[in-house]
Amino acid sequence: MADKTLTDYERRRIDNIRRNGEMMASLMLHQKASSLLYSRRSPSPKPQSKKPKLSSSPVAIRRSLRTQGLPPSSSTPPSDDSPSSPSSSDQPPSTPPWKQGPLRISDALVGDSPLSDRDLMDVIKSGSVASEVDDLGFDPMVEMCLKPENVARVLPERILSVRFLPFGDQVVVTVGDKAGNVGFWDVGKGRDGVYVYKPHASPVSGISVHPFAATKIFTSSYDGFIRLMDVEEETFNMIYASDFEIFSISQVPNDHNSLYCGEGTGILKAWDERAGKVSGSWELHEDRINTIDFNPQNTNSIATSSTDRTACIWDVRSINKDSPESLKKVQHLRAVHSAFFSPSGSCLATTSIDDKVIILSGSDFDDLSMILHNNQTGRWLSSFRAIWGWDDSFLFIGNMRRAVDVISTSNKTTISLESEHMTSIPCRFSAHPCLKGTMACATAGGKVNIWTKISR
DNA sequence: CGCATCCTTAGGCGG
DNA sequence: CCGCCTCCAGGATGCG
Repeated sequence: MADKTLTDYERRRIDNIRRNGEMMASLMLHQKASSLLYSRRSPSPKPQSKKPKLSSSPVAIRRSLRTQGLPPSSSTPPSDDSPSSPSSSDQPPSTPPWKQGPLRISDALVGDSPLSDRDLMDVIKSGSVASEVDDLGFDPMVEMCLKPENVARVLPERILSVRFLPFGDQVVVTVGDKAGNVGFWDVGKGRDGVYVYKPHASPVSGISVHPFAATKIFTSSYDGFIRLMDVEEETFNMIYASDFEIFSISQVPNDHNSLYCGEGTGILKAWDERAGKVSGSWELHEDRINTIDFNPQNTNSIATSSTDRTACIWDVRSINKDSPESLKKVQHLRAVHSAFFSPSGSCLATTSIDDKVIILSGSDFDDLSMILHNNQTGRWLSSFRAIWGWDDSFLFIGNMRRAVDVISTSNKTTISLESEHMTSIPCRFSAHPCLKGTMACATAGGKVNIWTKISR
């Protein structure tokens, strides 16, 4: 009633200020326990005003919480958050999980998940980490289908990130949504296999699973934090805090201790987890970095895509700090939402809302080919990103007609996979790292569809 | 040029 | 079942 007298902007601004205040207060509480030094930008005078440029913002001193070696038992949350209280009123509950630094997995579990997530923990701990996929040819058009039991609403909000755990023997997918929720779906258990946690306050921009240890799952968020969900330690700890939104995350293949993220207006940061500090920082783009991808064949080579309309390939060993120069630059006409290396590492596929998918191939990525594709997702859908299948021959990308488009890289044709069970537009995709033919696509309504290989 | 403002869009949910 | 709400993406336009 009363807020009818306020404009949307005013309402949102008041809300932002209140949230920021609560955030500050709760972090101060934890400071004494964790010695986290933390400086957040003050609320902007106008909520719509752009995020501060690097130069105008105070530098925050950051400290890894995980390196403090906090035992799970010593990081007990405030005692007043008895799980029995339904807290159905709109009174703010005391210190919600996503405001806490160190955090136990069980404390981040969201109400409508199963009573215990013990089953999920056991599944993740017992899953056997993958072997390589075979190199036999595969035709998604004739070998993939969507079964009705492989569709579920996993999260309440728009999904931004989706990733399979790298198990060869069971299918578990993890997704992150706009509200900061991280969901797991143990697909074989049907809808009973859905678990939801809320470790973040803002959209979950990326999920990265350790390639040889599926019990370590990193999540990045617009809230400026990277968290590590460690199933062995049963913690969901904050390992990196930025003053800026984190838009992308990627782990260095074969390196347990190195993590890259894209934050703020075009900054690429390298995080050394063992040392608990930033080991590199480069201003690579003029706008947000939407994806970071390592070349599987040469892990010194990374590709970034940016809203500044370019995608670039860099050699991480030799980026000039003052004037970074890319090895390769793809110029689009609009924001670029992804740039991914093919499984062999010899091609790069970029996707832009200029309605083009560009493929670089050949020695030194000198050959460029282009496929026209409708990427006008608008405001309510996550932007489309063409991902590679299990070899260099095709790409998956969403289609606004509620279909999965399969782009053949050899003849540049597009064919649509459709299913009566896919009732909304698939936006974000993940190809299973070791099960050929198993592919997840996630939607703006929080649904996940798992396409699988037709069994014969 | 830097800004403010407006427009587009799909899907869940409530009445 | 229709109409309302979402609301920080990103571009276009138009202003000073």
